[in-house]
Amino acid sequence: MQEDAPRPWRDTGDLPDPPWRAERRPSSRVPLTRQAIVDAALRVMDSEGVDRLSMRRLGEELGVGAASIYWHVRNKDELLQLVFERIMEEAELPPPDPSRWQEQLGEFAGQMRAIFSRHRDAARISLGRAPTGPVIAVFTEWLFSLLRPAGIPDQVIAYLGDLIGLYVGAFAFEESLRAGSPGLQDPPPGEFLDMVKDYLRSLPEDRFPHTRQAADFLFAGGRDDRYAFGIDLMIRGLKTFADQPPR
Amino acid sequence: MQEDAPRPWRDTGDLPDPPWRAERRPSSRVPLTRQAIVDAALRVMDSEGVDRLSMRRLGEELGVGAASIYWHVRNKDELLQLVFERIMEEAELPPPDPSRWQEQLGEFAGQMRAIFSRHRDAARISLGRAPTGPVIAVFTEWLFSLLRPAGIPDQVIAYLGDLIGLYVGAFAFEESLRAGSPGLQDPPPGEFLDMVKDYLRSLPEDRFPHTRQAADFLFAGGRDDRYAFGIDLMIRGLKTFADQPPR
DNA sequence: CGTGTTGTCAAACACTGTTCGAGTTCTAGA
DNA sequence: TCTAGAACTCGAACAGTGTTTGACAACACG
Repeated sequence: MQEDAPRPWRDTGDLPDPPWRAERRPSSRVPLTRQAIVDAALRVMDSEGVDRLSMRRLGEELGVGAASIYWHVRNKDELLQLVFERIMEEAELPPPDPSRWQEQLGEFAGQMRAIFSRHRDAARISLGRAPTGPVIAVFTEWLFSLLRPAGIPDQVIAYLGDLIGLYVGAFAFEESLRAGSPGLQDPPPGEFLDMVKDYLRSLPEDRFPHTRQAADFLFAGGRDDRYAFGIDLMIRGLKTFADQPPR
Repeated sequence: MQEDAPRPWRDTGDLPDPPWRAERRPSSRVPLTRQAIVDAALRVMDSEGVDRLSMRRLGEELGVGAASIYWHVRNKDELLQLVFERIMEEAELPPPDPSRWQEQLGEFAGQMRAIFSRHRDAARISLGRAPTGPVIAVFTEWLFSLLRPAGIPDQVIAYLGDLIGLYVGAFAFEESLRAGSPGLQDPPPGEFLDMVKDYLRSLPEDRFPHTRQAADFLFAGGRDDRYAFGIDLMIRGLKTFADQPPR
């Protein structure tokens, strides 16, 4: 714990961009910059959804032709990567306190979830992506300084970072899929669930004794509970690593 | 039909048409059914990838116009749901043996992974989908009869089913994203990883002491190891539920 | 002044999922 | 056997998509 360094964890402003993502031309001031493009893209995505975020729509938002964007950005995928990293920067990591690693890990997961629900379709662009900019360095450092003193092996921490990202992203992805296509299933969601539940209860008792009884459990609990369960299960698993005899 | 009446000259029913006047629809073609459509879709998806599975391509595979498919299937999404359930049916569950629940759970996860790697892009259509047919009943029953005797609470089992599906799907999803877009990143994957690793090592030592040391761990291990880690972590977490005092 | 570099953009390309209306083939009933 | 309607097919069209190209303008520097 450094007491005199007030630098927040998320402040990455003075870190250099990695070489593979330097701006093609660091010109001084121009109306159209990567910064402005990413801003606009995020704006469109948050207000109209990622499905409506086309290069033409983005050009319109910027008062510019669609083709112009391609001078600043290699292709749409690179643009989405930039938007993704911008979003990840919103995470505010508290100073790591290893004695409270379980709570802090839970809070971190909660914060990730909050970010994804703040930006409606962020999850749709998150899967298969990992931050490659300064953000990944900050996250990694935070995770290691939280879990290493807790006695968790390095390799486990490393894998865990991936795993949490995957879980958080996938969970939010599913959510945004369901929300994003209203009226896709004919019956409204609740009614549909009831139909499935009835189906499960109507199964032959001799071959599906457990399922009939467990139908209620299957559909119990809200999204938040399910999310928390996944995180909790991971933390419980992690604890078994921490409790390991030293060495 | 009169069998003994002299056949009129114009009755050529049993003669084959000359090639220049062949029937537009050769009788050899299978009739268009949902079954056949799903088969063809899976065939195209496995051999050319889901990106190339367009309605036009599918029509071509079936020797049929794209529009015809819409008579049998509401839209592409419904078609993909059918393909997904077909794939899920490939899982073969061993008779549950609660005394070996940890191994069997691991084997189940392995089998899911095998299915997803057998069908290259299956994961791309799996997220946000759950089987709604008989498959879900079989899976549920298997899981409960495996874990209930092990002392794991019903609600935990119920959530776990979801969680495993999410994890397996998401993991395979990421994999197929990476494999599906070759040459999307300019440097080949390995080289790109090296660049990231170098970047992490070049960070200022005072602010990123752990990250610099842990760079190797971050990129160590293959996909299989990472997958197994996630499953292992879940099982470890589950065990803490099983070891719970009986009430 | 000329000569590049930086930046913009309309038009075009090759796609996509889906709809429509017209046309065909099949089938059951009178 | 004849016929009305259901079952089924399909070319053309629609409104989109990401991306490329080549022409054109603004600006910098020697």
